[in-house]
Amino acid sequence: MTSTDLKKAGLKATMPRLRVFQILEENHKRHMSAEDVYKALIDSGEDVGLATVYRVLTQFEAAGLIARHHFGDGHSVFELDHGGHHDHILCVKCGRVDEFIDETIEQRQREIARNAGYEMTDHALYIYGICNSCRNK
Amino acid sequence: MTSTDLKKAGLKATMPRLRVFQILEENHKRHMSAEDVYKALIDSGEDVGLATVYRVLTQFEAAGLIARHHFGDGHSVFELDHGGHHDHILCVKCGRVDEFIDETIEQRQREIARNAGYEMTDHALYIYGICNSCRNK
DNA sequence: ATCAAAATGAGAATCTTTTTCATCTGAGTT
DNA sequence: AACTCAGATGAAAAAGATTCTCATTTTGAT
Ligand SMILES: [Mn+2]
Ligand SMILES: [Mn+2]
Ligand SMILES: [Zn+2]
Ligand SMILES: [Zn+2]
Repeated sequence: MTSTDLKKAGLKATMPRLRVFQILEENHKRHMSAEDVYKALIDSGEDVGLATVYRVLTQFEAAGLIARHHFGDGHSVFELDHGGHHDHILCVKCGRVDEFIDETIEQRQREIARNAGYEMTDHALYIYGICNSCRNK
Repeated sequence: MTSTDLKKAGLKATMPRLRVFQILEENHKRHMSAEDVYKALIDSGEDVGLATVYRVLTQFEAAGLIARHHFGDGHSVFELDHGGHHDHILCVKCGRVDEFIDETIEQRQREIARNAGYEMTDHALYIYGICNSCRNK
């Protein structure tokens, strides 16, 4: 992420924007909440406001730089849009998150949308379960 | 829904519980938020607290009487568990909601969970798009 | 009718996210 | 390098959904 990339997205290259993007790149966690990003920023000695983190994440999402997900625990999580679309499988015990993409499902979804008269814009699929390690203890 | 049904679920047969269930049965909207249910109750002349509506809906969910969904606009919606599991397709313009069930997808999900080492407990699939009538105007 | 346990209503509290607003900064212009 | 100002920021307040607290009421069994 460079100043030029931000300008391309119509955003000024400001310190908070560069740093938020860096934090996501550093991959502390693959999926980070706004609070996670904020804390990482503070820990790194940066002086940003939480409101700015929310604003910047929303702008990055609008610009297609990151994806937002709702894992079901009441807050949004974000991840760099590396590798494009995929879905998630979550452990309800330990919070572990795995990713997958299934072309059969992707295609059926398109068909279902078409049959229902919709022009599909997006979709979200979450599988919840108990992961291997949680099951064996 | 009778007092007996509630007792079977380990819940005392109270007025708020009976009335909340009735509201859902009356099918004002197929998918109602806690606030929706609360307003319907007030309109019907009942004197209940919003906190009680939230409590009762959560208890009904735990008892398997109703299902809770997260359509993505920041609040939970509930529906009677008639007909069992199904998924949803939503219009991002007008809020219209359609329902569907696809055995191919259901089966692929089970396989994905198994391959990832998870014992699946639940899943949620939301397709977002623009409905026919919103597209033609 | 009596009584303990469970449930309720009102309002406070919590949690996440957004808004407001005075101040500051990025990046063209002189 | 100084000048300008639209756009960006931080702090705090506000908003919106949901949960918690607690004094009071109701239920269901005796
Ligand atoms: Mn992911
Ligand atoms: Mn439904
Ligand atoms: Zn686990
Ligand atoms: Zn529509």
